[in-house]
Amino acid sequence: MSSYVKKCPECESINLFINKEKGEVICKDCGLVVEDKLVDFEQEWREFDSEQAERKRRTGAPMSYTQYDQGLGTEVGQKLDLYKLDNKERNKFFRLRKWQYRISTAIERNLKLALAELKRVSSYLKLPKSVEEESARIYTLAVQRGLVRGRSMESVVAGSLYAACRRHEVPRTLDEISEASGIEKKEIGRTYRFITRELGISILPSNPADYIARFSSALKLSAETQSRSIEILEQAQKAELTSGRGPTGIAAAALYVSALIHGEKRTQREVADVAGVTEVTIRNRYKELLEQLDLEKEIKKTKRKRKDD
DNA sequence: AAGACGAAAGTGGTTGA
DNA sequence: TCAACAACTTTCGTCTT
Repeated sequence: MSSYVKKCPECESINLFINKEKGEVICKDCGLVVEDKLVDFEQEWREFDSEQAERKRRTGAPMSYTQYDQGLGTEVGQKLDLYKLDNKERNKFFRLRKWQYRISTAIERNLKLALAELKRVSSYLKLPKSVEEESARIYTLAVQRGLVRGRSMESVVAGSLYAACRRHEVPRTLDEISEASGIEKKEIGRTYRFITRELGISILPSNPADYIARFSSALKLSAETQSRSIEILEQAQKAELTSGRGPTGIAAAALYVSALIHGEKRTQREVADVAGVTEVTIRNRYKELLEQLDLEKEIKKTKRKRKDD
Protein backbone atom coordinates (compact mmCIF):
# COMPACT_ATOMS: atom_id res chain seq x y z
CA MET A 1 0.00 0.00 0.00
CA SER A 2 1.53 3.22 -1.06
CA SER A 3 0.55 5.90 1.32
CA TYR A 4 2.34 8.96 0.17
CA VAL A 5 0.77 12.37 0.61
CA LYS A 6 -2.85 12.34 -0.26
CA LYS A 7 -3.73 15.68 1.22
CA CYS A 8 -2.19 19.00 0.47
CA PRO A 9 -0.23 19.96 3.57
CA GLU A 10 -0.91 23.60 2.82
CA CYS A 11 -4.67 23.79 2.52
CA GLU A 12 -5.75 20.26 3.40
CA SER A 13 -7.32 19.92 -0.01
CA ILE A 14 -7.53 16.45 -1.50
CA ASN A 15 -7.75 17.88 -4.96
CA LEU A 16 -4.32 16.81 -6.08
CA PHE A 17 -3.10 16.63 -9.64
CA ILE A 18 -0.42 14.23 -10.74
CA ASN A 19 1.79 15.30 -13.55
CA LYS A 20 3.55 12.17 -14.63
CA GLU A 21 5.79 13.83 -17.18
CA LYS A 22 7.31 16.11 -14.65
CA GLY A 23 6.94 13.64 -11.87
CA GLU A 24 5.15 16.14 -9.71
CA VAL A 25 2.09 16.15 -7.56
CA ILE A 26 0.44 19.53 -7.48
CA CYS A 27 -2.39 20.82 -5.35
CA LYS A 28 -5.02 22.21 -7.65
CA ASP A 29 -6.36 24.54 -5.03
CA CYS A 30 -3.29 26.38 -3.88
CA GLY A 31 -0.70 25.38 -6.44
CA LEU A 32 1.69 23.85 -3.97
CA VAL A 33 4.01 21.24 -5.35
CA VAL A 34 3.30 18.56 -2.85
CA GLU A 35 5.79 16.04 -4.15
CA ASP A 36 8.31 16.69 -6.83
CA LYS A 37 10.54 13.66 -6.70
CA LEU A 38 8.01 11.17 -7.87
CA VAL A 39 10.04 9.36 -10.47
CA ASP A 40 13.28 11.00 -11.38
CA PHE A 41 15.35 12.05 -8.46
CA GLU A 42 18.68 11.93 -10.19
CA GLN A 43 20.44 15.19 -10.43
CA GLU A 44 20.46 16.06 -14.09
CA TRP A 45 23.64 18.06 -14.09
CA ARG A 46 27.19 17.12 -13.38
CA GLU A 47 29.79 18.91 -11.38
CA PHE A 48 33.39 18.95 -12.51
CA ASP A 49 34.79 21.34 -10.00
CA SER A 50 33.66 23.30 -7.04
CA GLU A 51 33.07 26.42 -9.04
CA GLN A 52 30.66 24.66 -11.32
CA ALA A 53 29.09 23.04 -8.36
CA GLU A 54 28.42 26.44 -6.86
CA ARG A 55 26.67 27.54 -9.98
CA LYS A 56 24.71 24.47 -10.73
CA ARG A 57 23.49 23.40 -7.37
CA ARG A 58 20.17 24.96 -6.95
CA THR A 59 20.20 25.46 -3.25
CA GLY A 60 23.87 26.10 -2.79
CA ALA A 61 23.77 24.45 0.60
CA PRO A 62 25.94 21.42 1.01
CA MET A 63 23.46 18.68 1.53
CA SER A 64 23.96 15.22 2.79
CA TYR A 65 21.30 12.62 3.15
CA THR A 66 23.35 10.89 5.73
CA GLN A 67 22.58 13.74 8.08
CA TYR A 68 19.14 13.22 9.47
CA ASP A 69 18.16 16.77 8.70
CA GLN A 70 19.99 16.64 5.40
CA GLY A 71 22.59 19.00 6.73
CA LEU A 72 20.19 21.87 6.70
CA GLY A 73 19.56 22.39 10.36
CA THR A 74 16.22 23.03 11.92
CA GLU A 75 15.98 26.50 10.58
CA VAL A 76 16.21 26.02 6.91
CA GLY A 77 17.91 28.69 4.92
CA GLN A 78 18.11 31.13 7.73
CA LYS A 79 21.54 32.38 6.89
CA LEU A 80 21.73 31.63 3.22
CA ASP A 81 21.93 34.20 0.49
CA LEU A 82 18.29 34.10 -0.31
CA TYR A 83 18.40 37.29 -2.31
CA LYS A 84 20.49 35.49 -4.90
CA LEU A 85 17.67 33.17 -5.77
CA ASP A 86 14.74 33.88 -7.99
CA ASN A 87 11.19 33.68 -6.79
CA LYS A 88 10.68 30.06 -7.56
CA GLU A 89 13.77 29.05 -5.67
CA ARG A 90 12.89 31.23 -2.78
CA ASN A 91 9.47 29.73 -2.55
CA LYS A 92 11.04 26.36 -2.49
CA PHE A 93 13.02 27.44 0.50
CA PHE A 94 10.07 28.82 2.32
CA ARG A 95 8.22 25.62 1.71
CA LEU A 96 11.11 23.62 3.00
CA ARG A 97 11.18 25.72 6.10
CA LYS A 98 7.51 25.25 6.68
CA TRP A 99 7.81 21.54 6.15
CA GLN A 100 10.61 21.37 8.55
CA TYR A 101 8.22 22.35 11.28
CA ARG A 102 5.29 20.41 10.01
CA ILE A 103 6.84 17.04 9.64
CA SER A 104 9.66 17.52 11.99
CA THR A 105 9.15 15.46 15.06
CA ALA A 106 8.11 12.05 13.81
CA ILE A 107 10.15 11.80 10.67
CA GLU A 108 13.23 13.44 12.06
CA ARG A 109 13.35 11.18 15.03
CA ASN A 110 12.98 8.19 12.79
CA LEU A 111 15.65 9.39 10.40
CA LYS A 112 18.07 10.15 13.13
CA LEU A 113 17.88 6.63 14.43
CA ALA A 114 17.76 5.01 11.05
CA LEU A 115 20.72 6.86 9.61
CA ALA A 116 22.81 5.94 12.58
CA GLU A 117 21.96 2.32 11.94
CA LEU A 118 22.65 2.78 8.27
CA LYS A 119 26.09 4.18 8.92
CA ARG A 120 26.86 1.36 11.26
CA VAL A 121 25.96 -1.33 8.74
CA SER A 122 27.60 0.52 5.90
CA SER A 123 30.90 0.85 7.66
CA TYR A 124 30.74 -2.76 8.74
CA LEU A 125 30.48 -3.73 5.08
CA LYS A 126 33.10 -1.16 4.10
CA LEU A 127 30.83 0.37 1.52
CA PRO A 128 31.98 3.42 -0.41
CA LYS A 129 30.66 6.79 0.60
CA SER A 130 28.62 7.15 -2.56
CA VAL A 131 26.66 4.04 -1.77
CA GLU A 132 26.04 5.12 1.77
CA GLU A 133 24.81 8.44 0.53
CA GLU A 134 22.54 6.84 -2.03
CA SER A 135 21.01 4.47 0.42
CA ALA A 136 20.42 7.30 2.86
CA ARG A 137 18.58 9.10 0.11
CA ILE A 138 16.50 6.09 -0.69
CA TYR A 139 15.67 5.63 2.94
CA THR A 140 14.72 9.26 3.34
CA LEU A 141 12.34 9.00 0.43
CA ALA A 142 10.89 5.83 1.83
CA VAL A 143 10.17 7.51 5.13
CA GLN A 144 8.59 10.49 3.48
CA ARG A 145 6.25 8.21 1.60
CA GLY A 146 5.36 6.37 4.75
CA LEU A 147 6.74 3.12 3.41
CA VAL A 148 8.22 2.22 6.74
CA ARG A 149 4.92 1.76 8.43
CA GLY A 150 4.35 -1.85 9.29
CA ARG A 151 7.97 -2.73 8.70
CA SER A 152 10.84 -2.54 11.06
CA MET A 153 13.10 0.42 10.58
CA GLU A 154 16.12 -1.86 10.38
CA SER A 155 14.75 -3.91 7.54
CA VAL A 156 14.02 -0.82 5.49
CA VAL A 157 17.55 0.39 6.15
CA ALA A 158 18.90 -2.93 4.97
CA GLY A 159 16.68 -2.83 1.90
CA SER A 160 17.84 0.68 1.05
CA LEU A 161 21.44 -0.38 1.36
CA TYR A 162 20.93 -3.36 -0.86
CA ALA A 163 19.22 -1.23 -3.48
CA ALA A 164 21.99 1.34 -3.37
CA CYS A 165 24.61 -1.36 -3.79
CA ARG A 166 22.87 -2.69 -6.81
CA ARG A 167 22.52 0.72 -8.34
CA HIS A 168 26.18 1.46 -7.92
CA GLU A 169 27.27 -1.92 -9.19
CA VAL A 170 29.11 -2.79 -6.04
CA PRO A 171 26.93 -5.72 -5.25
CA ARG A 172 26.90 -7.28 -1.86
CA THR A 173 24.94 -10.45 -1.51
CA LEU A 174 21.79 -10.53 0.50
CA ASP A 175 23.61 -12.82 2.88
CA GLU A 176 26.28 -10.27 3.61
CA ILE A 177 23.84 -7.50 4.29
CA SER A 178 21.81 -9.89 6.33
CA GLU A 179 24.81 -10.72 8.46
CA ALA A 180 25.78 -7.10 8.92
CA SER A 181 22.33 -5.87 9.81
CA GLY A 182 20.97 -8.83 11.64
CA ILE A 183 17.87 -8.91 9.48
CA GLU A 184 16.67 -12.05 7.81
CA LYS A 185 17.57 -12.41 4.17
CA LYS A 186 13.98 -13.04 3.25
CA GLU A 187 12.87 -9.88 4.94
CA ILE A 188 15.52 -7.76 3.25
CA GLY A 189 14.55 -9.12 -0.12
CA ARG A 190 10.93 -8.34 0.53
CA THR A 191 11.44 -4.77 1.62
CA TYR A 192 13.99 -4.26 -1.12
CA ARG A 193 11.48 -5.21 -3.75
CA PHE A 194 8.79 -3.21 -2.05
CA ILE A 195 10.65 0.05 -1.79
CA THR A 196 12.17 -0.11 -5.25
CA ARG A 197 8.74 -0.72 -6.69
CA GLU A 198 7.10 2.02 -4.69
CA LEU A 199 9.80 4.55 -5.37
CA GLY A 200 10.08 3.64 -9.02
CA ILE A 201 13.79 2.91 -8.81
CA SER A 202 14.97 0.81 -11.67
CA ILE A 203 17.73 -1.64 -11.00
CA LEU A 204 19.82 -3.35 -13.58
CA PRO A 205 20.13 -7.06 -13.13
CA SER A 206 23.39 -7.55 -11.35
CA ASN A 207 26.36 -8.61 -13.36
CA PRO A 208 28.33 -11.66 -12.28
CA ALA A 209 31.57 -9.91 -13.19
CA ASP A 210 30.97 -7.45 -10.39
CA TYR A 211 31.47 -10.21 -7.87
CA ILE A 212 34.69 -11.59 -9.28
CA ALA A 213 37.11 -9.15 -7.73
CA ARG A 214 35.79 -9.66 -4.24
CA PHE A 215 35.55 -13.44 -4.40
CA SER A 216 38.92 -13.65 -6.02
CA SER A 217 40.68 -11.73 -3.32
CA ALA A 218 38.89 -13.65 -0.61
CA LEU A 219 40.31 -16.81 -2.17
CA LYS A 220 43.75 -15.27 -2.67
CA LEU A 221 43.79 -16.00 -6.37
CA SER A 222 46.23 -14.45 -8.79
CA ALA A 223 45.41 -11.56 -11.09
CA GLU A 224 45.68 -13.83 -14.14
CA THR A 225 43.13 -16.19 -12.72
CA GLN A 226 40.88 -13.29 -12.03
CA SER A 227 41.04 -11.78 -15.49
CA ARG A 228 40.69 -15.18 -17.08
CA SER A 229 37.51 -15.78 -15.16
CA ILE A 230 36.13 -12.53 -16.50
CA GLU A 231 36.85 -13.72 -20.01
CA ILE A 232 35.06 -16.93 -19.24
CA LEU A 233 32.11 -14.95 -18.01
CA GLU A 234 31.99 -12.99 -21.22
CA GLN A 235 31.97 -16.15 -23.26
CA ALA A 236 29.31 -17.57 -21.03
CA GLN A 237 27.15 -14.55 -21.61
CA LYS A 238 27.45 -14.98 -25.35
CA ALA A 239 26.46 -18.59 -25.02
CA GLU A 240 23.45 -17.44 -23.03
CA LEU A 241 24.44 -19.40 -20.02
CA THR A 242 23.88 -16.53 -17.68
CA SER A 243 20.30 -15.43 -18.04
CA GLY A 244 17.96 -16.54 -15.36
CA ARG A 245 20.76 -17.92 -13.24
CA GLY A 246 21.90 -16.49 -9.99
CA PRO A 247 24.84 -14.21 -10.70
CA THR A 248 26.84 -15.38 -7.71
CA GLY A 249 26.67 -19.00 -8.80
CA ILE A 250 27.97 -18.16 -12.24
CA ALA A 251 30.72 -15.95 -10.90
CA ALA A 252 31.76 -18.69 -8.52
CA ALA A 253 31.87 -21.33 -11.23
CA ALA A 254 33.87 -19.11 -13.58
CA LEU A 255 36.35 -18.46 -10.84
CA TYR A 256 36.56 -22.13 -9.99
CA VAL A 257 37.30 -23.13 -13.57
CA SER A 258 39.78 -20.35 -13.99
CA ALA A 259 41.59 -21.42 -10.86
CA LEU A 260 41.85 -24.96 -12.22
CA ILE A 261 43.27 -23.71 -15.50
CA HIS A 262 45.90 -21.68 -13.75
CA GLY A 263 46.86 -24.43 -11.41
CA GLU A 264 45.58 -22.64 -8.33
CA LYS A 265 43.05 -25.19 -7.41
CA ARG A 266 40.51 -24.38 -4.76
CA THR A 267 37.96 -26.88 -3.60
CA GLN A 268 34.36 -26.41 -4.57
CA ARG A 269 33.63 -26.06 -0.92
CA GLU A 270 35.97 -23.10 -0.50
CA VAL A 271 34.63 -21.26 -3.51
CA ALA A 272 31.09 -22.03 -2.52
CA ASP A 273 31.55 -20.58 0.94
CA VAL A 274 33.01 -17.36 -0.35
CA ALA A 275 30.30 -16.92 -2.94
CA GLY A 276 27.52 -17.91 -0.60
CA VAL A 277 26.18 -20.70 -2.77
CA THR A 278 26.37 -24.46 -2.47
CA GLU A 279 28.81 -26.81 -4.10
CA VAL A 280 25.97 -28.26 -6.07
CA THR A 281 25.25 -24.97 -7.75
CA ILE A 282 28.89 -24.54 -8.63
CA ARG A 283 28.95 -28.04 -10.06
CA ASN A 284 25.95 -27.36 -12.21
CA ARG A 285 27.30 -24.09 -13.59
CA TYR A 286 30.73 -25.65 -13.94
CA LYS A 287 29.33 -28.50 -15.98
CA GLU A 288 27.53 -26.10 -18.26
CA LEU A 289 30.67 -24.06 -18.74
CA LEU A 290 32.69 -27.11 -19.72
CA GLU A 291 30.04 -28.32 -22.12
CA GLN A 292 29.63 -25.03 -23.88
CA LEU A 293 33.02 -23.45 -23.78
CA ASP A 294 35.49 -26.18 -24.56
CA LEU A 295 37.71 -25.61 -21.56
CA GLU A 296 38.58 -29.20 -20.77
CA LYS A 297 41.75 -29.22 -22.82
CA GLU A 298 43.22 -26.42 -20.83
CA ILE A 299 42.42 -28.03 -17.55
CA LYS A 300 44.04 -31.26 -18.64
CA LYS A 301 47.05 -29.36 -19.84
CA THR A 302 47.71 -27.87 -16.45
CA LYS A 303 47.08 -31.21 -14.83
CA ARG A 304 49.81 -32.78 -16.94
CA LYS A 305 52.17 -29.99 -16.08
CA ARG A 306 51.52 -30.65 -12.45
CA LYS A 307 52.62 -34.25 -12.80
CA ASP A 308 55.89 -33.21 -14.36
CA ASP A 309 56.82 -31.18 -11.35
C1' DA B 1 40.13 -39.65 3.98
C1' DA B 2 38.87 -35.73 1.44
C1' DG B 3 36.98 -33.99 -2.48
C1' DA B 4 34.09 -34.40 -6.59
C1' DC B 5 29.94 -35.96 -8.60
C1' DG B 6 25.01 -36.70 -9.23
C1' DA B 7 20.20 -38.02 -7.86
C1' DA B 8 16.18 -36.91 -5.28
C1' DA B 9 13.32 -34.29 -2.49
C1' DG B 10 12.37 -29.75 -0.43
C1' DT B 11 12.12 -24.44 -0.35
C1' DG B 12 10.96 -19.74 -1.69
C1' DG B 13 9.86 -16.81 -5.41
C1' DT B 14 7.99 -15.71 -10.05
C1' DT B 15 4.52 -16.08 -13.55
C1' DG B 16 0.42 -16.67 -15.94
C1' DA B 17 -4.38 -18.21 -16.00
C1' DT C 1 -5.54 -16.03 -5.87
C1' DC C 2 -3.76 -20.37 -6.98
C1' DA C 3 -1.02 -23.75 -9.36
C1' DA C 4 2.81 -24.71 -12.37
C1' DC C 5 7.54 -23.89 -12.81
C1' DA C 6 12.58 -22.82 -12.63
C1' DA C 7 16.50 -22.00 -9.80
C1' DC C 8 18.71 -23.21 -5.84
C1' DT C 9 19.48 -25.91 -1.53
C1' DT C 10 19.92 -29.95 1.47
C1' DT C 11 20.98 -34.44 2.00
C1' DC C 12 23.01 -38.54 0.95
C1' DG C 13 25.23 -42.33 -1.58
C1' DT C 14 28.98 -43.40 -4.84
C1' DC C 15 33.15 -42.66 -7.36
C1' DT C 16 37.98 -40.59 -7.79
C1' DT C 17 42.35 -38.93 -6.26
